[in-house]
Amino acid sequence: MNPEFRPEPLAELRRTHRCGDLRRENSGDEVVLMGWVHRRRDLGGLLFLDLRDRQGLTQCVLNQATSPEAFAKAETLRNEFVVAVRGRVAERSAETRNPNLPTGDIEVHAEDLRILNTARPLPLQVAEEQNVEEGLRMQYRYLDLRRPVMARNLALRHRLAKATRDYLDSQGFYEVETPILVASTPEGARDYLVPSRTRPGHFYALPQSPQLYKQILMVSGVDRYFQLARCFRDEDLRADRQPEFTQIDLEMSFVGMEDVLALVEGLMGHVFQEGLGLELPDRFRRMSHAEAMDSYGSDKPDLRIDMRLHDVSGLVEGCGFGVFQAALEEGARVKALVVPGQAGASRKEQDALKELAVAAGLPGLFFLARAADGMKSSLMKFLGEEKALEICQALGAEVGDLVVLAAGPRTTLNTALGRLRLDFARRYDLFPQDRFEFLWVLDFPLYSWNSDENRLEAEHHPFTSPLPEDAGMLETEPLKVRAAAYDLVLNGNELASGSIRIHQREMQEKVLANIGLSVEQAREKFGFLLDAFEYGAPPHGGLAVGFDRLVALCAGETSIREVIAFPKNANAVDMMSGAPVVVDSEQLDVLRLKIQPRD
RNA sequence: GGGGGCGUGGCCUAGGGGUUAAGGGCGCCGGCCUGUCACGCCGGAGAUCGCGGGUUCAAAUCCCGUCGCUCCCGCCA
Repeated sequence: MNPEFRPEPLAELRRTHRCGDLRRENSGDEVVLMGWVHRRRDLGGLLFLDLRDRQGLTQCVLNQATSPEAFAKAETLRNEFVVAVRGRVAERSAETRNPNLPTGDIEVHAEDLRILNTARPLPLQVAEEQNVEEGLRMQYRYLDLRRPVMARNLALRHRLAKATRDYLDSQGFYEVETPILVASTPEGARDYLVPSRTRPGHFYALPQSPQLYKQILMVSGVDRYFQLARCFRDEDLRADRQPEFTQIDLEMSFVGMEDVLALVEGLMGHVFQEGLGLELPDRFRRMSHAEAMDSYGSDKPDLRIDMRLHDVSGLVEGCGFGVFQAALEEGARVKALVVPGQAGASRKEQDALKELAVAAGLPGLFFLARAADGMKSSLMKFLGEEKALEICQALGAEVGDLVVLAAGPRTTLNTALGRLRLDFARRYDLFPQDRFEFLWVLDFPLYSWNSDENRLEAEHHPFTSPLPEDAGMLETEPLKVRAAAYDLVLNGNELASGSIRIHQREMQEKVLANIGLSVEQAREKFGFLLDAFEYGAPPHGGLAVGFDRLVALCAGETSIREVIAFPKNANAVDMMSGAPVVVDSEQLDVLRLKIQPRD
């Protein structure tokens, strides 16, 4: 590099356009662009400079013959220097146009070049689409975010957030901020704790969601509330899970379930229209939780593929095959999946599928291939040609398809086959691209059984109202009570989750009692909410959308880290700042905290 | 808490007990080049193969441990 080089001041120079703006219509205009040196092509007396900012690239031309001073400076440029270019827009000749660039019809003939700042050689290259190790990307996130893909993701996130605010505003919602320092509550994920200085030994928690506050806002008469709310959960991470994440949190008064579903359908419609220019159906498909589990083996079915779980217990009953017989006698089921076009799967391929089945938690897997020259199966001697054909017909398996069968107790069989369904779809590349399949899953159970702690727990959360027609069973058969809860599923991802809430103290105490909270404990933990219910709480309900997931799905990214500016790594560490960090003992003293040595 | 994968110049990677093997691409440095757009051509610098230990006559390579990154299960109302 030029050791004697000093950056020049911006001074009076102001940019007139961004690097993605200029088109043929601008030909002849004098413009000033500012940005980063994306790439440089030095041909000798002629030098091309791709100038980049967050929204695009513009080719600038420096000609030694016409602008010797600017040219001389341009020869010292290196990747990611920050420069200002003043020059004239010129239409490119037909042979030199670049059809891959929105600005490819023009170029800027630079008359003046100002180097605003230099850059050291880069630890990761901004201009190359290389698979850089993620830890390095995170450490140098400011460079990573300059990459066009990341700039695009940030822009998309902004547009989706804006569309959300615009739509909810149009529907009469107030955006209200709720506290970040809140009280720890039982149930749910592990809380992040913040020690109190003024009350040593006491702690705030960071909110897992603004649930209680938004319900209180309904009691306050806010009527319709939303927030792009940051939420915190101290649990282990995944590709689609961060310790802090963002929800579109919303709540409405004087509504029933249909009102919330309709509102969210409208919201998604607007957001997809504004963000992606995509038209969504006015109404989303619906499915009961029971059907989702029985037919798709998941409470968040991916409907981009229509492979389904079929119960063939009735068809194989009495066929004499020991594994199936034994299962059916124990009250278990035999279910099947049709894998399209895989009738010819080799023995090796079948073994690979069996391995997937074992990984999914099944003891084994049986095959029935409907080949062009007849049925192929190790079960043929039990089933017989006729029965095998009957099964295929019942499942809609065509010639060329492969039927896989497995036996097991209902819920474990469903879950395992649900996983296999997705494994198969991935293996045979059955997922269509650019398809968005929304689905409402309804009629969730209010409670599920926690066998570790030997008690009921809330399937959704303990403020969810039971369906009125099931409320009578709260004391007698709580596991049969369905909740007024709804999940919005998009391509197999739980995108949003919500419910109509309880708004009466008596009902709330009853529901809490079932999960093992006494009236005293309930009062201690949620007393303010229970009290609020006694001062005129309106019926209300709402939901929360996983905003990071929404953006990731729209961006076609599989990890939400790609749509969060500064995410944490798998160990919840911010690789750029180093957080969490050790603090001075003085800081601990003020909080009256002491770190215990391990073990 | 458990399991899997990965770690080789600044970046992406090849190699997988020895015979001149640390090779390639990008980037970096120097030179040439007036229509390139992943410009091209010529030359150059840069790595004790994450760290520690072990096996061996010999370890980037095999083994154990450890650290880091990553994915999955548990967990995430």
